[in-house]
This record gives sequence, C-alpha cells and structure tokens, in this order.
Amino acid sequence: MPRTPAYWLVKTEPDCFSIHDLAACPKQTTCWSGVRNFQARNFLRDGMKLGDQVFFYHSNAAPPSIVGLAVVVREAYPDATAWDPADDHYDPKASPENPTWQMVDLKLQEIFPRPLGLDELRTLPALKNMELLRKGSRLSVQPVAAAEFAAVMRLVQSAAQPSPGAVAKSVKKSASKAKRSSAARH
DNA sequence: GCCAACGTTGGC
DNA sequence: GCCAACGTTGGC
Repeated sequence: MPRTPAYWLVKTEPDCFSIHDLAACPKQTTCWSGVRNFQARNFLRDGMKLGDQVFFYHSNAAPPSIVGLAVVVREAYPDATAWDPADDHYDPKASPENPTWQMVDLKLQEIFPRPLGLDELRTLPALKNMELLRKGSRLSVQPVAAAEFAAVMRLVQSAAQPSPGAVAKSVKKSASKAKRSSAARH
C-alpha cells in the first residue's frame, strides 16, 4: 500500500530566503537546512517523504503569507551546517558522528498568483484549527491536514483572478533584523 | 519597536 | 523534576 501523501508548511523570512530565491536556485531546488528546533526536526526527519507537498510561508513579511508550493525531492539527511562554526546556525553539540539536525531538499512547484495573507486565511472555516493560525504558533516546520491543504488550494484557484481591492500589496518593509531565521539558510 | 508565546538552560 | 531566567520567534 502506498503511503497516503502528507502535507506540510515551512516558514522562512523572505529577507533571508524567499520563494523567489528558491526560484533562482539551480533546478529550483534547495536543501532546507538550519532547522534547530526538535519538534520541527522530527517532522522533517520522520514525516516528510518524497512527493509530499509543502506550503511555502513568508514570516516577518507584510503581510505574513503563504506564497507558494514546493515538493519534497529528497528525504532527511544530516544538516552539515550544524557543525560549521562559521554558519549562522552552528550548534557546538552537533558533529558528523552525531548530526543532531536533519534537512530535506525542496523543489519549487508553484508561486501562487498572489500571497495569501494571514487575515485572508483566517476567513476560511476549514482552517479554524490550522497550526499556522494558532496564537503563539512558532513551529517552523508543521504538518497540514489534507482538508486544510485543499481549502488553501481552492483559495488559490479563486485567487487567480483577484477581485479589485482584494489584492494585498505585499510591500516589504525590510525591517533591519539582519539574519535570524530558524528555517532558512541564507 | 513592542511584547506575548514559546523553547531551552541551569540552579536547586 | 521544578521553575525562574533568558533567548528567540513572529505578529502587530
């Protein structure tokens, strides 16, 4: 029996690594290094399988939004940035013998016609219990229920021709918070 | 910039 | 094992 496909969401600060940066990568593929939270790592390591679809979310953006879709093209393997002292996410406790942290490879599947901001997502009843929308949620890698995934994708379809005034202008105020991301690598 | 929510650390 | 202190995340 093939496994039922699972759905996920990853967060990144666009000032750090945006979906457009992903689009510019060779083969539009990147390793998702830099995750330094155990719960997030466990989802990466144990949950994400080849072909799983992954919402791409921009945090610390204006507005914070789901901006597209990626697909898992390589399952978990050790995150070597963890034992690189020069890396922003260096972890002195990690080593090649004891990697601690894992990453997957993600390939861009689609940039949505427009960003789907938090306010808009909150209007969907199907997303009432979505982890992303939970107050205080900080998980940078999180599972998405199939029904939630479908609801967001329906919104994307309806977003293809946005009604006048419904388009959130994603003007970035580049808050000068240099680099601090738990999820992205640049 | 503020601050609530959360995760981690370390004294005990 | 408890929990206060601290650092980080991330919406606003």
